[in-house]
Amino acid sequence: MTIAVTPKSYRFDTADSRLRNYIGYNMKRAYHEIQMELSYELKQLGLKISSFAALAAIVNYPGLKQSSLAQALAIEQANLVQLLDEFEAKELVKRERADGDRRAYALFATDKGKQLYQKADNSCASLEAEFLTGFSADEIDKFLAMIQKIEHRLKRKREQL
Amino acid sequence: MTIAVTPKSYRFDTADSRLRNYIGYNMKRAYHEIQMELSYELKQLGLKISSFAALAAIVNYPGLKQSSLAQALAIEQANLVQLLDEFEAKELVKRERADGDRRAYALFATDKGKQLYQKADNSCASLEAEFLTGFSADEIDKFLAMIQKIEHRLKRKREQL
DNA sequence: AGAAAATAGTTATTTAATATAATTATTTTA
DNA sequence: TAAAATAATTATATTAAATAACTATTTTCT
Repeated sequence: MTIAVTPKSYRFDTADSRLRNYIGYNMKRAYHEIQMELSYELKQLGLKISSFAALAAIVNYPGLKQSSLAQALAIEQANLVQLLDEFEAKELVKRERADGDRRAYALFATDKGKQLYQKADNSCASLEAEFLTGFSADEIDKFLAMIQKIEHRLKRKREQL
Repeated sequence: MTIAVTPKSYRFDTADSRLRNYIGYNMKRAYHEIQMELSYELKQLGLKISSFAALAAIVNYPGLKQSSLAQALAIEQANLVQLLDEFEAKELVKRERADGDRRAYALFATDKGKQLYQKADNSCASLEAEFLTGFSADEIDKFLAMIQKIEHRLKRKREQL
């Protein structure tokens, strides 16, 4: 088992330098930075990262049911309810009875919801473009493939218990 | 501005497929899986991810002060206090008055603390080795360099405000 | 058909992580 | 030496995320 070491010019010798060998730790720290910046930008549109993710799914998958949405985003159904209540209050999304199953709701974004999504998605895309400046499409592809493979392996491991 | 698309055999068409183009979203999802698994393993040693990180820093940087520790881990000093109280109660770490500054404490891991750290670090390392199986040292290096660069850019951006 | 189990959504509650504000003691700055 | 800054602490607030219990409806099983 080898440990990858990457001495980079912009890294200092801080107390966490041992932890910096871990992908997991670096992921936590990097995601924290993304979160800070993206939260700030989405807040100006009245959204949080979690609500942006939900809105994106609803806009792109019209008729989606709440349970499918929760599963796709790996969040609890229960935590979706008030988020959707807020969306309805702001007239971004409407719940319609799903045909064929009177327990379920089908979710649809309103025009207002679609427009807000477009704005938020633009913010998101330009932030990504900003912090990815200088990386080639190939590097980005490799990075995405690797991170998705890691997620997939761990998910498999957890589910097979 | 190009958007990277990575159709992988283990990805399905779920409601978040639009979000999957974002590095940030994939990072969140992957880190969540790491968190679930690592939390479970560390719990058996009486540690959380945050306390493991603190212990690691204290073991590897004897004499570290609380404020430096908080800064290195990007957490609040205030949230460190009870964590250190617990460490002292379990006799994993001791606070000693720092010489030259009677406001500050220098932190030292006890033998018991060092041993626990070794165990926890082994868990951590073998989990990483497990989910990194099959990737070359070069791929891992590239991945780490890229994720650290992203973090660094965003940190710079945030600090310069 | 009818009972039992599972599912969709909701409500209320809890847990845990993280952030903020105010306080004391000490050190640094001007 | 007075004022400002720093180290640690305490208490509190905010937030995200998980859990449990409930109603209505649908599916499964014999």
